[in-house]
Amino acid sequence: MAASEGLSIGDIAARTGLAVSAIRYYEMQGLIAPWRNAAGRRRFQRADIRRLSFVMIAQQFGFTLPQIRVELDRLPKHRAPTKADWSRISVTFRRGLDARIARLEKLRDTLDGCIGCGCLSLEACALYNAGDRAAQRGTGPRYLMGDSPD
Amino acid sequence: MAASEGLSIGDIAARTGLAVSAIRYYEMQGLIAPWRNAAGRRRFQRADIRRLSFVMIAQQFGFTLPQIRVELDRLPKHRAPTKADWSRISVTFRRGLDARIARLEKLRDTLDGCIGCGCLSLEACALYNAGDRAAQRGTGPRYLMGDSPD
DNA sequence: CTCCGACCTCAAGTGCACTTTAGGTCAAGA
DNA sequence: TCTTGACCTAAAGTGCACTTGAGGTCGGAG
Repeated sequence: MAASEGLSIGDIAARTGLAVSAIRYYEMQGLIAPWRNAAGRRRFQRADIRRLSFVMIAQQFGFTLPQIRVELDRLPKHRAPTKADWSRISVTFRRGLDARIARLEKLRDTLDGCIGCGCLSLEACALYNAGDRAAQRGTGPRYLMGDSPD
Repeated sequence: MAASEGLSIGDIAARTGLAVSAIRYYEMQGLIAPWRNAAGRRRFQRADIRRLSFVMIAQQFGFTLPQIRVELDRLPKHRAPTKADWSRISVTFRRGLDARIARLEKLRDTLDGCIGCGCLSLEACALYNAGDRAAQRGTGPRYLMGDSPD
């Protein structure tokens, strides 16, 4: 250790709680860009820990890795988000979060209006359109419901 | 058509908006149990349309197919949910929904408290524990971040 | 009688976010 | 010297919810 400059992938894993394989995967996805030492091993800067913690937080907010990458790409490769970056990015997070909450609340209200009904009717039931299906992932056909005459 | 009793898979697809392949997949997952006519083709009852609309709604509420199957298994195979079933099940939905909303709101409040901070510190930052990681799918290691399945 | 379209099965592909496996390098400690 | 352990790559596997494709059956219209 301390052989070359920087931290090993094991150090980073220990400090972030991420699996080593996950860290390598994040490199493949362009979220971090460690350099290599003479022996071909990854070397990380301390700032990479913050980049990775940013990744973990953003995932909690429901962002995909490509989306997170977009945010990180606005910063120099080896820099972590500063306070100013963080404030800016927080606004994006906050907006996405508000939208998700709003969708769920709409769904809940619709459900409340439907509890006594139980129709489950494709033509009439409001539940088909209340959802946050867009928030769900999936490969399938997004030809949403809510359009099919009897 | 009208050859044998019941509806064809194409009829069901047209009436629900689901893809034929999806309906076959749901049969494999035990969500519906069409019978076969002399030619080996699937025949559906009208009640199956309601079972399928129930599936679609439950998916909007974030339930997985196995979870939906548990609910449907409480009903006779070919019956659709009645008003009484629906009221009972709605309570389950409502609880899951409330939990999801609560998690997101907690996350939002934590974010608000963190916007000016920008520490992203693994030891100190409250954001690491505020999340609703359970609401995200994924195969990975669910260690950190407090989550409890629905 | 031939062709089309709706249906059938089984197998493999998709996208995300990873993990697991197999096989290999290399430096330090017993 | 041998072994251990951290690291490396490339490829394949995982789980969900499906779709797509290949290859085949069948009934009815032209």
